[in-house]
Order: sequence, then structure tokens, then C-alpha cells
Amino acid sequence: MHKITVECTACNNENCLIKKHCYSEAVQPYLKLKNTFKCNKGLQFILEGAPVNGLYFIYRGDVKVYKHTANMDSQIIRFVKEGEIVGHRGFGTNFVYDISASALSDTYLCNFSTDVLIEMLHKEPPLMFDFMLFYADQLQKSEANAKLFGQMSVREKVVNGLLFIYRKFGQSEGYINIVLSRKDIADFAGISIDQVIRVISALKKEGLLVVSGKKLGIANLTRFEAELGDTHHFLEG
DNA sequence: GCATTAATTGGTC
DNA sequence: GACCAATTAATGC
Repeated sequence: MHKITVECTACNNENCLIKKHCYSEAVQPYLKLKNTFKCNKGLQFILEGAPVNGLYFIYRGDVKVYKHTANMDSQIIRFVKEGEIVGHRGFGTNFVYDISASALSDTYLCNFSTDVLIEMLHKEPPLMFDFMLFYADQLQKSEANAKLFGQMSVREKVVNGLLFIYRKFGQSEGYINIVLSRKDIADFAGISIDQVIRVISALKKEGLLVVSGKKLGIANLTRFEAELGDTHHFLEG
């Protein structure tokens, strides 16, 4: 985890809440207290149950956020990409994180400690307001997603999960712009690895999905979406 | 190139 | 649909 320096003004993650407010005079002193460091692929940088150490903003790379379940396996809560926030649920009243987070690719993280961020929010009300909107939005989405997942078939869970990943990360040259292990897809969809593999190979045979090793591509979006039938339960991200 | 891990397939309950 | 075993592919060192 090597520390590096990245100026917010030089960053092009326009969706980052800090970036959005980084030209304001009031936040200047706090931007200097930001810690940016590299996190290699596979490294876990937030451990469920560990003391809260502020918030992380992703400068480059992709991250999975997950919880450990009773059995010893894990449930992926969400995927996080450039400009987005990790660890926000520990912010404020919690003393320990209630989630774990690992880098899916080589990732650069910007960290603000809880104290610094709190002070910054007080000094910059527009930033505070954006944070409030972010939290409200997150809450609404997680409620909507929880309702839907329960009543889906295994096939629908996979289709829905892949569609979500497709929408979030996009697709270029025929393949989705993120490479996930089968296990990660399984943990996200809440099903076993075996099931994921079987659905994926079925979709491949049916010509709905293009598969090349770990890379997956949606062949025909219209047909793929039609798999969800009239329910149209896609996840929000 | 070898060793470890992940992916896949087939079978059983 | 869950669980297990066996084979093959991919990856790290």
C-alpha cells in the first residue's frame, strides 16, 4: 500500500463528491489531509468489524463490498467504481465497519478520516447537502434491491446480476468492462458457484452471452433483457 | 515448469 | 437445488 499524491483538481472523476466541491475556498485545508494510496488487486482494505477509519473514494479501479454470512461464505452487497464511495455506512455513529471491501483490480483509494470529513462537511454546506442526497439514494436503492432478489429464479438472478454489472461498468469490444470471478458473480447473485456456471453456459449455448475465459459479453441486449420476462426487475445501482 | 487455485462437468441424493 | 468428486483450465511463483 504505497502512498501517493493526487490533487483533486487534477482528477477527472467528475462524479466524485469531493471533486465536485474541490474548488471551494473552504475545503482547501482539508484536501491536504487526504491520503491516497495504491491497493493491489485482491487486497482487502476494509475488514468487517474493524474500527472505522473514515471514508474511501475510489480514484482508479474497482472494488467489491461484501458481508460475511453465517456459513463462511460472503454476500456481495455492491460493486464500486471510480469516483464512488466505500465505507460510508461506518461514517458517523458506527465505531466499526459492518462490511468488508476488497480491490477487484489494482485500485487507487483516497481516504479522509472521519474527523476531517466531519469538519469539512460543516465548513462546506453544499458538500453536506450532496452527501445527504447520496445517503438517501443509497437507502432507497438497497431497499428496492432486497425486495426483488428473494422472488427470482436462479436464472433470473444471474441474468439480473449480469445486467446490473453491464449497466454499471459498460461494455466495449463485445465484453463487459470488468472481469469478475464466477465466485464473485455467485456471491453477488446470492447463489452457488455451480449454479452460476450452469446458467452462464446455458446462456452461452443459447447465444445470449459471449464467453471467453472470465470475460463475459452480452450478445444482444434486447434479447437478454427479455429473459426477465414481464417482471422487469432490474437492480438499481 | 511446477504448484496452487479456479472453472467446469457429471453424478447422487 | 445442494453437495461432492473428478477433470481441466488458469494463474502465481
